[in-house]
Amino acid sequence: MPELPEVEVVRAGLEAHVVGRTITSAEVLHPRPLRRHLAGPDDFAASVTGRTVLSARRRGKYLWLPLDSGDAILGHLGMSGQMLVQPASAPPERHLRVRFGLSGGPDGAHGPDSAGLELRFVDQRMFGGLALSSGGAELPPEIAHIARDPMDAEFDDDEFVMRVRRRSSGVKRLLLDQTLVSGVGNIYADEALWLAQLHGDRPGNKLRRADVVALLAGVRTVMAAALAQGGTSFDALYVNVNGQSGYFDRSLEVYGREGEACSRCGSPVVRVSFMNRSSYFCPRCQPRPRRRSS
DNA sequence: CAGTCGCCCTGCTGGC
DNA sequence: TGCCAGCAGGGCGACT
Repeated sequence: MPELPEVEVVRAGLEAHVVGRTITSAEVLHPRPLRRHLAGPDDFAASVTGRTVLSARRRGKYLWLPLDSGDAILGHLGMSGQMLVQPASAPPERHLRVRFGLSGGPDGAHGPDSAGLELRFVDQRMFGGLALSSGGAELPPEIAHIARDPMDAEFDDDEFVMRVRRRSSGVKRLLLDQTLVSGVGNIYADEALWLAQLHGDRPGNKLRRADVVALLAGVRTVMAAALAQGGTSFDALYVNVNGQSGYFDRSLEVYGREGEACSRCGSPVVRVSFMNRSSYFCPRCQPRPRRRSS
């Protein structure tokens, strides 16, 4: 369930606790999360061992750790992935998939556990995964097609508006298209559409420019609120995002609220099936398009 | 090329 | 009580 704000919390945690350390060992406990590393788990482990982590970066929902070899560890949390920094002595998590031994670090010799820390990739459902991106320190070629996110200073608003207005797909589908804008998932898409008072089935090429601008503002509002809350949920050694940021439940206007009153007009929130998932919206504030594009 | 659909995974929940 | 269908869903391969 992690969307951009949750992934950003993980990135910040990695920056604080992993950057500057050297990987002394790597152990892959389940092959599935390494499926994108075609050379296999053993090659992955051998390639990262002995390398130092230079930084922690993110594009959309992808994370990568540039290494001093010029390569990078590329990761995606999928639905249920977590990155944990734990003492090596901590008992293995139930869904522990990959563990990295760490040494050194920003604390130098002062960190009490700096020689006994591990970075752990834990993922119950294994939609996520890790891979070594060859030469991918600056931007892994595997994710070159992923757009910037709307909180990125270099995100191009005008280009986004133009591209959306050239597409005939429903605007919710476009919001979830990571090549147009990254970091938006099913939950925040519904929330942003509610804020902009747009139905997700409205074709992009039938929207006014002002509609798309309002939608982009809605995305930023939702993400900023989630970032503000998620940013407080980690501080110590423990980097953990489990789909819970504190933002969930408390602040969602429509997602997961079928039958509850819309806070703006009082109409009951409606749930419909969408791409084998769910969409939630207010039928009065977000009226369906009059004619479906066909 | 744009658009759409189905699959990958595990665990929890609800209905019978 | 036990079993199974349904649901959660990001991203990508395959198809039209």
